[in-house]
Amino acid sequence: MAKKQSKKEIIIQEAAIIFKQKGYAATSMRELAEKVGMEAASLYNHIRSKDEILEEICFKVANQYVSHISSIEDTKESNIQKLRDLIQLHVRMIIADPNEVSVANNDWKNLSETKKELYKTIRKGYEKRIANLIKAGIEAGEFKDLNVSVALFTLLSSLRWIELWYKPGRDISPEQLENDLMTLLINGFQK
Amino acid sequence: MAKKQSKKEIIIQEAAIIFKQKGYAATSMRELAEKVGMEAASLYNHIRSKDEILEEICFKVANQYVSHISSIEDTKESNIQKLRDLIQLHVRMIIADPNEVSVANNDWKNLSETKKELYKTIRKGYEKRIANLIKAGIEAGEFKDLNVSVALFTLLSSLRWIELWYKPGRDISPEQLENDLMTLLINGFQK
DNA sequence: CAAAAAAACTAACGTTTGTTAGTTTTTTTG
DNA sequence: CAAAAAAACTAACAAACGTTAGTTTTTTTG
Repeated sequence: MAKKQSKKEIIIQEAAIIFKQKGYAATSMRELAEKVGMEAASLYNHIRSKDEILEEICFKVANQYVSHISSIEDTKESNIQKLRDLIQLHVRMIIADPNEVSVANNDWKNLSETKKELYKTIRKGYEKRIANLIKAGIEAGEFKDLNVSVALFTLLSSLRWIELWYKPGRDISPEQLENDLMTLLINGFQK
Repeated sequence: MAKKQSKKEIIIQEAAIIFKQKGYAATSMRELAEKVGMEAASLYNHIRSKDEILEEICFKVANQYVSHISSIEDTKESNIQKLRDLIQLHVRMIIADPNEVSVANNDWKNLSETKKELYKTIRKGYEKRIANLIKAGIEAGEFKDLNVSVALFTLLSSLRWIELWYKPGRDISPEQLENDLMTLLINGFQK
Protein backbone atom coordinates (compact mmCIF):
# COMPACT_ATOMS: atom_id res chain seq x y z
CA MET A 1 0.00 0.00 0.00
CA ALA A 2 2.51 2.61 -1.07
CA LYS A 3 1.27 6.17 -1.05
CA LYS A 4 1.09 7.77 -4.45
CA GLN A 5 4.24 9.81 -4.84
CA SER A 6 4.43 12.97 -6.86
CA LYS A 7 6.98 13.10 -9.66
CA LYS A 8 8.94 15.62 -7.65
CA GLU A 9 9.14 13.19 -4.75
CA ILE A 10 10.26 10.44 -7.09
CA ILE A 11 12.95 12.68 -8.54
CA ILE A 12 14.22 13.60 -5.10
CA GLN A 13 14.16 10.01 -3.92
CA GLU A 14 16.08 8.85 -6.99
CA ALA A 15 18.50 11.75 -6.66
CA ALA A 16 19.25 10.76 -3.08
CA ILE A 17 20.24 7.29 -4.27
CA ILE A 18 22.66 8.60 -6.91
CA PHE A 19 24.01 11.43 -4.75
CA LYS A 20 24.79 8.90 -2.06
CA GLN A 21 26.65 6.68 -4.51
CA LYS A 22 28.67 9.30 -6.38
CA GLY A 23 28.21 12.56 -4.53
CA TYR A 24 26.13 15.58 -5.54
CA ALA A 25 28.76 17.34 -7.63
CA ALA A 26 29.65 14.22 -9.58
CA THR A 27 26.05 13.51 -10.54
CA SER A 28 24.66 15.05 -13.73
CA MET A 29 21.07 16.00 -14.38
CA ARG A 30 21.13 13.77 -17.46
CA GLU A 31 22.07 10.78 -15.35
CA LEU A 32 19.35 11.56 -12.85
CA ALA A 33 16.84 11.99 -15.66
CA GLU A 34 17.71 8.58 -17.07
CA LYS A 35 17.13 6.92 -13.70
CA VAL A 36 13.78 8.66 -13.38
CA GLY A 37 12.89 7.71 -16.95
CA MET A 38 12.72 11.01 -18.79
CA GLU A 39 14.89 13.57 -20.57
CA ALA A 40 16.96 15.98 -18.50
CA ALA A 41 14.98 18.98 -19.65
CA SER A 42 11.74 17.37 -18.49
CA LEU A 43 12.96 17.34 -14.91
CA TYR A 44 12.48 21.09 -14.89
CA ASN A 45 8.71 20.68 -15.13
CA HIS A 46 8.93 19.44 -11.54
CA ILE A 47 11.94 21.07 -9.94
CA ARG A 48 13.47 24.50 -10.20
CA SER A 49 17.13 23.52 -10.24
CA LYS A 50 19.69 20.93 -9.22
CA ASP A 51 20.36 23.09 -6.17
CA GLU A 52 16.77 22.80 -5.09
CA ILE A 53 16.95 19.01 -4.93
CA LEU A 54 19.88 19.15 -2.57
CA GLU A 55 18.20 21.81 -0.46
CA GLU A 56 15.04 19.78 -0.09
CA ILE A 57 16.97 16.73 0.99
CA CYS A 58 19.25 18.51 3.44
CA PHE A 59 16.60 20.59 5.18
CA LYS A 60 14.04 17.82 5.27
CA VAL A 61 16.54 15.66 7.14
CA ALA A 62 17.77 18.46 9.37
CA ASN A 63 14.23 19.47 10.34
CA GLN A 64 13.30 15.91 11.11
CA TYR A 65 16.16 15.55 13.55
CA VAL A 66 15.36 18.85 15.20
CA SER A 67 11.64 18.15 15.43
CA HIS A 68 12.22 14.90 17.29
CA ILE A 69 14.70 16.08 19.85
CA SER A 70 12.23 18.19 21.85
CA SER A 71 10.27 15.14 22.86
CA ILE A 72 13.45 13.59 24.22
CA GLU A 73 14.40 16.70 26.14
CA ASP A 74 10.93 17.12 27.61
CA THR A 75 10.64 13.73 29.28
CA LYS A 76 11.37 13.38 32.96
CA GLU A 77 13.70 10.47 32.42
CA SER A 78 17.30 10.10 33.53
CA ASN A 79 20.00 11.51 31.28
CA ILE A 80 21.18 8.00 30.56
CA GLN A 81 17.72 7.17 29.30
CA LYS A 82 17.66 10.36 27.23
CA LEU A 83 20.93 9.29 25.67
CA ARG A 84 19.35 5.94 24.85
CA ASP A 85 16.39 7.69 23.28
CA LEU A 86 18.73 9.83 21.21
CA ILE A 87 20.61 6.83 19.92
CA GLN A 88 17.31 5.22 19.05
CA LEU A 89 16.20 8.36 17.24
CA HIS A 90 19.30 8.40 15.09
CA VAL A 91 19.16 4.72 14.28
CA ARG A 92 15.52 4.95 13.27
CA MET A 93 16.01 8.08 11.20
CA ILE A 94 18.87 6.45 9.35
CA ILE A 95 17.05 3.19 8.76
CA ALA A 96 13.90 5.01 7.66
CA ASP A 97 15.80 6.93 5.02
CA PRO A 98 19.46 6.02 4.69
CA ASN A 99 19.88 7.74 1.33
CA GLU A 100 18.60 11.15 2.30
CA VAL A 101 20.35 11.12 5.68
CA SER A 102 23.56 10.18 3.96
CA VAL A 103 23.26 12.96 1.39
CA ALA A 104 22.46 15.55 4.06
CA ASN A 105 25.49 14.48 6.07
CA ASN A 106 27.93 14.29 3.18
CA ASP A 107 26.79 16.74 0.52
CA TRP A 108 25.60 19.77 2.49
CA LYS A 109 28.90 21.44 1.54
CA ASN A 110 27.53 21.82 -1.97
CA LEU A 111 24.60 23.97 -0.87
CA SER A 112 24.60 27.57 -2.06
CA GLU A 113 26.41 29.93 0.27
CA THR A 114 23.35 31.26 2.08
CA LYS A 115 21.66 27.88 2.41
CA LYS A 116 24.90 26.37 3.61
CA GLU A 117 25.13 28.93 6.40
CA LEU A 118 21.54 28.21 7.37
CA TYR A 119 22.23 24.49 7.39
CA LYS A 120 25.27 24.95 9.62
CA THR A 121 23.26 27.10 11.99
CA ILE A 122 20.56 24.45 12.30
CA ARG A 123 23.10 21.74 12.85
CA LYS A 124 24.98 23.72 15.46
CA GLY A 125 21.73 24.34 17.30
CA TYR A 126 21.03 20.64 17.29
CA GLU A 127 24.51 19.83 18.55
CA LYS A 128 24.17 22.42 21.27
CA ARG A 129 21.07 20.72 22.62
CA ILE A 130 22.83 17.38 22.77
CA ALA A 131 25.83 19.02 24.40
CA ASN A 132 23.47 20.31 27.09
CA LEU A 133 22.12 16.82 27.59
CA ILE A 134 25.64 15.53 28.10
CA LYS A 135 26.50 18.37 30.47
CA ALA A 136 23.40 17.65 32.51
CA GLY A 137 24.38 13.99 32.68
CA ILE A 138 27.84 14.84 33.90
CA GLU A 139 26.55 17.28 36.50
CA ALA A 140 23.99 14.76 37.70
CA GLY A 141 26.82 12.30 38.22
CA GLU A 142 25.31 9.90 35.69
CA PHE A 143 28.07 10.33 33.13
CA LYS A 144 31.81 10.28 33.49
CA ASP A 145 33.56 13.62 33.69
CA LEU A 146 34.26 13.80 29.97
CA ASN A 147 35.20 16.69 27.74
CA VAL A 148 31.77 17.63 26.41
CA SER A 149 32.89 18.30 22.83
CA VAL A 150 34.72 15.01 22.64
CA ALA A 151 31.71 13.15 24.02
CA LEU A 152 29.29 14.98 21.74
CA PHE A 153 31.14 14.45 18.50
CA THR A 154 32.18 10.92 19.32
CA LEU A 155 28.56 10.06 19.97
CA LEU A 156 27.22 11.62 16.78
CA SER A 157 30.11 10.38 14.69
CA SER A 158 29.85 6.83 15.99
CA LEU A 159 26.37 6.52 14.50
CA ARG A 160 27.28 7.70 11.02
CA TRP A 161 28.53 4.38 9.66
CA ILE A 162 25.00 2.99 9.82
CA GLU A 163 23.79 5.10 6.94
CA LEU A 164 26.48 3.58 4.73
CA TRP A 165 26.22 0.03 5.99
CA TYR A 166 22.65 -0.77 6.83
CA LYS A 167 20.30 -2.18 4.25
CA PRO A 168 17.16 -4.26 4.66
CA GLY A 169 18.23 -7.89 4.69
CA ARG A 170 21.23 -7.45 6.94
CA ASP A 171 21.61 -10.29 9.40
CA ILE A 172 20.94 -7.89 12.25
CA SER A 173 17.59 -6.31 13.08
CA PRO A 174 17.17 -2.61 13.84
CA GLU A 175 16.36 -3.58 17.44
CA GLN A 176 19.54 -5.61 17.82
CA LEU A 177 21.49 -2.80 16.22
CA GLU A 178 20.07 -0.27 18.65
CA ASN A 179 20.81 -2.51 21.60
CA ASP A 180 24.38 -3.24 20.58
CA LEU A 181 25.03 0.44 19.96
CA MET A 182 23.61 1.44 23.30
CA THR A 183 25.69 -1.17 25.05
CA LEU A 184 28.81 0.00 23.30
CA LEU A 185 28.35 3.69 23.77
CA ILE A 186 26.92 3.63 27.26
CA ASN A 187 29.00 0.82 28.73
CA GLY A 188 31.98 0.74 26.39
CA PHE A 189 34.01 -2.14 25.03
CA GLN A 190 35.32 -3.47 28.29
CA LYS A 191 33.60 -6.36 30.02
CA MET B 1 63.27 24.02 9.38
CA ALA B 2 60.70 22.70 6.93
CA LYS B 3 61.97 20.23 4.37
CA LYS B 4 62.06 21.53 0.83
CA GLN B 5 58.90 20.35 -0.84
CA SER B 6 58.65 19.60 -4.52
CA LYS B 7 56.04 21.50 -6.53
CA LYS B 8 54.14 18.27 -6.90
CA GLU B 9 53.98 17.89 -3.14
CA ILE B 10 52.81 21.46 -2.78
CA ILE B 11 50.10 20.90 -5.36
CA ILE B 12 48.89 17.77 -3.61
CA GLN B 13 48.97 19.44 -0.22
CA GLU B 14 47.01 22.42 -1.50
CA ALA B 15 44.61 20.12 -3.32
CA ALA B 16 43.91 18.25 -0.10
CA ILE B 17 42.89 21.51 1.57
CA ILE B 18 40.44 22.47 -1.16
CA PHE B 19 39.12 18.93 -1.68
CA LYS B 20 38.38 18.76 2.02
CA GLN B 21 36.49 22.05 1.91
CA LYS B 22 34.43 21.55 -1.25
CA GLY B 23 34.90 17.96 -2.30
CA TYR B 24 36.96 16.58 -5.18
CA ALA B 25 34.31 16.82 -7.88
CA ALA B 26 33.38 20.39 -7.00
CA THR B 27 36.99 21.58 -7.20
CA SER B 28 38.32 22.81 -10.54
CA MET B 29 41.88 22.67 -11.73
CA ARG B 30 41.75 26.42 -12.29
CA GLU B 31 40.87 26.98 -8.65
CA LEU B 32 43.63 24.68 -7.50
CA ALA B 33 46.09 26.44 -9.80
CA GLU B 34 45.19 29.80 -8.32
CA LYS B 35 45.83 28.55 -4.80
CA VAL B 36 49.19 27.17 -5.87
CA GLY B 37 50.01 30.38 -7.71
CA MET B 38 50.14 29.40 -11.34
CA GLU B 39 47.94 28.86 -14.38
CA ALA B 40 45.91 25.67 -14.64
CA ALA B 41 47.87 24.42 -17.61
CA SER B 42 51.12 24.76 -15.69
CA LEU B 43 49.97 22.20 -13.15
CA TYR B 44 50.45 19.60 -15.82
CA ASN B 45 54.19 20.10 -15.74
CA HIS B 46 54.05 18.38 -12.36
CA ILE B 47 51.07 16.06 -12.36
CA ARG B 48 49.53 13.82 -14.98
CA SER B 49 45.87 14.51 -14.25
CA LYS B 50 43.34 15.54 -11.66
CA ASP B 51 42.71 11.84 -11.06
CA GLU B 52 46.33 11.32 -10.16
CA ILE B 53 46.14 13.85 -7.33
CA LEU B 54 43.25 12.03 -5.74
CA GLU B 55 44.95 8.68 -6.18
CA GLU B 56 48.12 9.87 -4.51
CA ILE B 57 46.22 11.20 -1.54
CA CYS B 58 43.97 8.17 -1.08
CA PHE B 59 46.64 5.51 -1.39
CA LYS B 60 49.20 7.38 0.65
CA VAL B 61 46.73 7.53 3.52
CA ALA B 62 45.52 3.96 3.08
CA ASN B 63 49.05 2.60 2.99
CA GLN B 64 50.01 4.53 6.10
CA TYR B 65 47.18 3.00 8.07
CA VAL B 66 48.00 -0.46 6.86
CA SER B 67 51.71 -0.13 7.49
CA HIS B 68 51.16 0.79 11.13
CA ILE B 69 48.70 -1.87 12.09
CA SER B 70 51.15 -4.75 11.95
CA SER B 71 53.14 -3.36 14.84
CA ILE B 72 49.97 -3.25 16.91
CA GLU B 73 49.03 -6.81 16.03
CA ASP B 74 52.50 -8.13 16.73
CA THR B 75 52.82 -6.97 20.32
CA LYS B 76 52.12 -9.38 23.14
CA GLU B 77 49.79 -6.97 24.88
CA SER B 78 46.20 -7.53 25.94
CA ASN B 79 43.49 -6.90 23.40
CA ILE B 80 42.31 -3.94 25.41
CA GLN B 81 45.76 -2.43 25.08
CA LYS B 82 45.80 -3.17 21.37
CA LEU B 83 42.53 -1.33 21.08
CA ARG B 84 44.11 1.60 22.90
CA ASP B 85 47.05 1.52 20.51
CA LEU B 86 44.69 1.49 17.56
CA ILE B 87 42.79 4.51 18.82
CA GLN B 88 46.09 6.26 19.34
CA LEU B 89 47.19 5.37 15.81
CA HIS B 90 44.07 6.87 14.31
CA VAL B 91 44.20 10.03 16.38
CA ARG B 92 47.83 10.60 15.48
CA MET B 93 47.32 9.89 11.80
CA ILE B 94 44.44 12.36 11.68
CA ILE B 95 46.27 15.06 13.59
CA ALA B 96 49.38 14.60 11.47
CA ASP B 97 47.45 15.14 8.27
CA PRO B 98 43.80 15.99 8.73
CA ASN B 99 43.34 17.19 5.15
CA GLU B 100 44.61 14.12 3.39
CA VAL B 101 42.92 11.72 5.79
CA SER B 102 39.68 13.58 5.29
CA VAL B 103 39.95 13.48 1.51
CA ALA B 104 40.77 9.77 1.52
CA ASN B 105 37.77 9.05 3.70
CA ASN B 106 35.30 11.24 1.84
CA ASP B 107 36.38 11.42 -1.78
CA TRP B 108 37.59 7.90 -2.59
CA LYS B 109 34.28 7.39 -4.40
CA ASN B 110 35.61 9.65 -7.14
CA LEU B 111 38.55 7.39 -7.93
CA SER B 112 38.54 5.73 -11.34
CA GLU B 113 36.73 2.40 -11.40
CA THR B 114 39.83 0.21 -11.12
CA LYS B 115 41.52 2.35 -8.48
CA LYS B 116 38.30 2.51 -6.52
CA GLU B 117 38.11 -1.28 -6.42
CA LEU B 118 41.70 -1.43 -5.25
CA TYR B 119 41.02 1.13 -2.57
CA LYS B 120 38.00 -0.79 -1.33
CA THR B 121 40.04 -3.98 -1.21
CA ILE B 122 42.74 -2.34 0.87
CA ARG B 123 40.21 -0.83 3.22
CA LYS B 124 38.36 -4.12 3.63
CA GLY B 125 41.62 -5.84 4.44
CA TYR B 126 42.33 -3.26 7.10
CA GLU B 127 38.86 -3.60 8.58
CA LYS B 128 39.22 -7.35 8.62
CA ARG B 129 42.32 -7.13 10.77
CA ILE B 130 40.58 -4.90 13.28
CA ALA B 131 37.59 -7.25 13.26
CA ASN B 132 39.96 -10.05 14.19
CA LEU B 133 41.34 -7.97 17.04
CA ILE B 134 37.81 -7.44 18.33
CA LYS B 135 36.98 -11.14 17.95
CA ALA B 136 40.08 -12.08 19.88
CA GLY B 137 39.12 -9.66 22.62
CA ILE B 138 35.65 -11.14 22.90
CA GLU B 139 36.97 -14.71 22.95
CA ALA B 140 39.54 -13.80 25.57
CA GLY B 141 36.72 -12.45 27.72
CA GLU B 142 38.22 -8.97 27.66
CA PHE B 143 35.43 -7.43 25.58
CA LYS B 144 31.68 -7.68 25.91
CA ASP B 145 29.94 -10.18 23.65
CA LEU B 146 29.21 -7.63 20.94
CA ASN B 147 28.25 -8.04 17.33
CA VAL B 148 31.66 -7.74 15.69
CA SER B 149 30.52 -5.64 12.74
CA VAL B 150 28.70 -3.21 14.98
CA ALA B 151 31.72 -2.89 17.25
CA LEU B 152 34.11 -2.53 14.32
CA PHE B 153 32.24 0.16 12.46
CA THR B 154 31.22 2.04 15.58
CA LEU B 155 34.85 2.18 16.61
CA LEU B 156 36.15 3.38 13.26
CA SER B 157 33.25 5.74 12.72
CA SER B 158 33.54 7.28 16.15
CA LEU B 159 37.01 8.57 15.30
CA ARG B 160 36.06 10.25 12.05
CA TRP B 161 34.81 13.52 13.47
CA ILE B 162 38.32 14.39 14.56
CA GLU B 163 39.51 15.00 11.02
CA LEU B 164 36.81 17.64 10.62
CA TRP B 165 37.09 19.19 14.04
CA TYR B 166 40.68 19.17 15.15
CA LYS B 167 43.00 22.01 14.33
CA PRO B 168 46.15 23.17 16.07
CA GLY B 169 45.11 25.66 18.72
CA ARG B 170 42.10 23.75 20.00
CA ASP B 171 41.76 23.96 23.74
CA ILE B 172 42.45 20.27 24.03
CA SER B 173 45.79 18.59 23.45
CA PRO B 174 46.21 15.47 21.33
CA GLU B 175 47.04 13.55 24.51
CA GLN B 176 43.89 14.67 26.27
CA LEU B 177 41.92 13.86 23.15
CA GLU B 178 43.35 10.37 23.02
CA ASN B 179 42.63 9.81 26.69
CA ASP B 180 39.06 11.01 26.54
CA LEU B 181 38.40 8.92 23.46
CA MET B 182 39.86 5.82 25.06
CA THR B 183 37.79 6.37 28.18
CA LEU B 184 34.65 6.82 26.15
CA LEU B 185 35.11 3.89 23.83
CA ILE B 186 36.57 1.45 26.29
CA ASN B 187 34.51 2.35 29.35
CA GLY B 188 31.51 4.09 27.81
CA PHE B 189 29.46 7.06 28.94
CA GLN B 190 28.20 5.63 32.17
CA LYS B 191 29.94 6.40 35.45
C1' DC C 1 78.04 32.46 -19.99
C1' DA C 2 76.08 29.40 -23.30
C1' DA C 3 73.26 25.21 -23.76
C1' DA C 4 69.86 22.29 -21.86
C1' DA C 5 66.15 21.38 -18.96
C1' DA C 6 62.36 22.73 -16.28
C1' DA C 7 58.52 25.35 -15.50
C1' DA C 8 55.83 28.97 -16.43
C1' DC C 9 52.81 31.20 -19.92
C1' DT C 10 48.74 32.02 -23.69
C1' DA C 11 45.43 30.04 -26.50
C1' DA C 12 42.44 26.81 -27.59
C1' DC C 13 40.46 22.04 -28.07
C1' DG C 14 36.49 18.98 -27.49
C1' DT C 15 33.20 17.58 -23.77
C1' DT C 16 30.09 17.99 -20.41
C1' DT C 17 27.46 20.83 -17.55
C1' DG C 18 22.91 23.02 -15.91
C1' DT C 19 19.34 25.13 -17.96
C1' DT C 20 15.98 27.56 -21.35
C1' DA C 21 12.90 27.94 -25.44
C1' DG C 22 9.65 26.17 -28.16
C1' DT C 23 6.82 22.20 -29.57
C1' DT C 24 4.24 18.03 -29.12
C1' DT C 25 2.00 14.60 -26.50
C1' DT C 26 -0.56 13.12 -22.54
C1' DT C 27 -3.65 13.83 -18.78
C1' DT C 28 -7.16 16.31 -16.37
C1' DT C 29 -11.28 18.84 -16.20
C1' DG C 30 -15.95 21.06 -17.01
C1' DC D 1 -15.55 15.28 -26.20
C1' DA D 2 -13.50 19.73 -26.43
C1' DA D 3 -10.57 22.96 -23.86
C1' DA D 4 -7.06 23.62 -20.58
C1' DA D 5 -3.29 22.18 -18.00
C1' DA D 6 0.49 19.30 -17.17
C1' DA D 7 4.32 16.90 -18.59
C1' DA D 8 6.90 15.00 -21.90
C1' DC D 9 9.86 15.92 -26.01
C1' DT D 10 13.89 18.02 -29.32
C1' DA D 11 17.24 21.39 -29.91
C1' DA D 12 20.34 24.35 -28.40
C1' DC D 13 22.50 27.91 -25.35
C1' DA D 14 26.46 29.78 -22.71
C1' DA D 15 29.60 28.56 -19.28
C1' DA D 16 32.81 25.64 -17.16
C1' DC D 17 35.43 21.60 -17.34
C1' DG D 18 40.03 18.82 -17.84
C1' DT D 19 43.53 18.83 -20.82
C1' DT D 20 46.87 19.62 -24.93
C1' DA D 21 49.87 22.30 -28.07
C1' DG D 22 53.05 25.56 -28.77
C1' DT D 23 55.77 29.40 -26.96
C1' DT D 24 58.31 32.11 -23.68
C1' DT D 25 60.59 32.65 -19.41
C1' DT D 26 63.26 30.95 -15.63
C1' DT D 27 66.44 27.83 -13.56
C1' DT D 28 70.01 24.41 -13.68
C1' DT D 29 74.14 22.63 -15.44
C1' DG D 30 78.82 21.82 -17.69
